[in-house]
Amino acid sequence: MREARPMTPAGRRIVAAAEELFYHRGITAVGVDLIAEHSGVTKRTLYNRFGSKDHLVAAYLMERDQRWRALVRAAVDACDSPVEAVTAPFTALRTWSETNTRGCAFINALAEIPDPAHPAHAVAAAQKHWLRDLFEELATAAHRPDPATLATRLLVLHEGALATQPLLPGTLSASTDLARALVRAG
Amino acid sequence: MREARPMTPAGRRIVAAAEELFYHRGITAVGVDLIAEHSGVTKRTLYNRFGSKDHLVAAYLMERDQRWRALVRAAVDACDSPVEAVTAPFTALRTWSETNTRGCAFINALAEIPDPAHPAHAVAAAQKHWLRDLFEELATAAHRPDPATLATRLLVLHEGALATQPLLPGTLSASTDLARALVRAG
DNA sequence: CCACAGGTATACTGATCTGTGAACTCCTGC
DNA sequence: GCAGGAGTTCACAGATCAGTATACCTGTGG
Repeated sequence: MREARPMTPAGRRIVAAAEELFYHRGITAVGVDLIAEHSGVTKRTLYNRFGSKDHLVAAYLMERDQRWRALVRAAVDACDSPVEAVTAPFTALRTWSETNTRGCAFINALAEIPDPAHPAHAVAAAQKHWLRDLFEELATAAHRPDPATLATRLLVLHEGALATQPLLPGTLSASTDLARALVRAG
Repeated sequence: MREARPMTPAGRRIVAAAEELFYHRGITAVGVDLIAEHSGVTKRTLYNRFGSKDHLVAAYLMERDQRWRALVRAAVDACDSPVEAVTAPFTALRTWSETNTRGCAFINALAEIPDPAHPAHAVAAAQKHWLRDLFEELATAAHRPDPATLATRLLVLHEGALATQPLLPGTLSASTDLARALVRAG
């Protein structure tokens, strides 16, 4: 991902507007004209920065991914014990859900983008694998038996709560409780 | 939902084409012209049948819901014991996933439709509540303690597997295993 | 001094979008 | 024999879509 090149001020405003609009209204439903307007930028500038709408979508997802990972890392670091740290992503998810009530941006994006070659697919896959690997790493550090299986189970619980959140409030508590029980049981 | 009115042959072909196209390419990305063309029907007929694209989307989701419920009921009926029946939706999901590899059509639809007043929202919400209630009913019949909590936990596992399925193959097995363990532990 | 990068402003293409109007055919039930 | 529902054909409206063209302004670094 060559998107690590330094962002110009206009580029940052474009991504910020894209985050707001894509997440809340859907990717296909939001046109580049609207994003340009909301970020106070010309459409020409948008295309000079990102080249195409597809690449802007990828940049939008990467930006979200970075924010989410930082939140999870902070939650992990705030834990007192290694066992408690294993379920830290669930407490991060609670905070995250307060301001992100439209489910998982990555799953939502893939729902709109069938083409596996689209740059968004790689970003979404990387995000899920990162979380699964983090669970396994934390489970290993807490000396849980069979950390690989535990990690996959925690991921399913996590994604289940995230995906159903807009439809069924209360699933987050249920999945967090179960996750803690699983980790404690070892 | 007044959609129970008898479907004309053209109406059925339209919904069939809509299912194929909406699920695989996304709702916003598929125009009514394309659906009319794929179902060998005039756009005029489509609007005479369904009134608007929004109502066609609702009809598409209802059709899927019916097929899904029938599959689950068959899986429940095929079980030998009440305990086994509690996790029957997970075996139904395995069958379902073989031909539906793009995740949950309802969650995908809500990802594209922000407006809670859209008829699709009610259909999606009804589907999830039906499954949660079914889990609770089956858990009660199998004399599991605290069937309400168990039902919510099973639902989260189910939705987690369904949502991550396009991205992480293998989560279905993991969630099924855990679901069976939870029910057995009782 | 000037080249260059970031950005603005505006107009444009060609395609596609949802939805409507009006006139027509065909079949079935009363 | 005829009323009415189902479906067709074709034209149309008005908006929006992604992306490009051209010309211009402005600050900064060599």
